[in-house]
Amino acid sequence: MIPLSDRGLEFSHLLIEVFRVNGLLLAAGDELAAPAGLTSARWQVLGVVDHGPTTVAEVARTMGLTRQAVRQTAASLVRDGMVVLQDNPDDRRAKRLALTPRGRSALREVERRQAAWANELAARISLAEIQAVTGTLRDLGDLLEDR
Amino acid sequence: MIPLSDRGLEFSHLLIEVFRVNGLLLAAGDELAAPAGLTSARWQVLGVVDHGPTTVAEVARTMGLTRQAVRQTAASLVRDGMVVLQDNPDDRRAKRLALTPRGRSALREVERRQAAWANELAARISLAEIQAVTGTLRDLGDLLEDR
DNA sequence: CGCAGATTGACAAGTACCTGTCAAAATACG
DNA sequence: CGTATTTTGACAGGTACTTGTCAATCTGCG
Repeated sequence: MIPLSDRGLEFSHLLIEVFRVNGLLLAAGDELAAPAGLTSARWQVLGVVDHGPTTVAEVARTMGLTRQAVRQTAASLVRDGMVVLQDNPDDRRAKRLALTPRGRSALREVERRQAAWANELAARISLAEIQAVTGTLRDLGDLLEDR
Repeated sequence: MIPLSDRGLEFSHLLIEVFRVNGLLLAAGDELAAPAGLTSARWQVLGVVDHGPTTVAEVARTMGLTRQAVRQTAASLVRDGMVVLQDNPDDRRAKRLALTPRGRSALREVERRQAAWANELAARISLAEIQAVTGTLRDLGDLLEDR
């Protein structure tokens, strides 16, 4: 058995907290999005499309997901009339996703809720602490990305 | 539009890092588990069952998941001969999951890899930093749990 | 003891991701 | 110009979760 070093052990606690906070954040996001008829995934796609009509492949690259994942979410947004497909003169295969008025108002509603929620939570943790955690997590992420 | 406060904005960056690190950790876990014929989910279930034969409902409570999620993972472990179902004299409905020799050796293999991986990563971040991040994330998690 | 209520596993269906494969369309290049 | 390569959306199928429902069984209480 290879034993865990002190740091390794403390590191395991960090992992557990990351998983826990991630789960809680996802749940909070869904709660914020639900009253507008959205989920976290749908909200994120709408957020990207809000910057201008975009193809599925482009949205996927922006979000760091596969085309297939975005395709499914986009299809459900089209079904619900929050997004429409526009012909794309630049590429006959790839239609552009564009917000409908309904999609736009749903997005605005969630953004309003999200801003209030983030401000409220942020008020309870010091700026220095938030920045320190963000920095360390960024380093850890870079480390993980480098294998 | 409710504007994001400075802290609120910095907080948003923190969210993004949590999501990113979470995704990278999940990928790393799957990579660690794959050579042993496991996934992160299967590995976690085996880890709980390693403490002694347990019912699906008990494992679910331990892991903070639903019975249904654990049920599916457990079924796949049974299919692959890593776990067997034992009759439970205390409750005729709820059979106990128990490790087979094959399940045990797969678990040991992943645990060996995981310890080496955690030690290596932990060596690149100071103990103080790890503890600080863990503490802040724990606070944030508690805040989120209180709504 | 007997019954109401809680717990359990099974089943169905849904969300959010993934990989692999395919044909059509766009692009790069000799 | 034409062909090789890349990109794209669609489709199939898989993993890991969720909620809701059901009947069987266990438990607590009057």
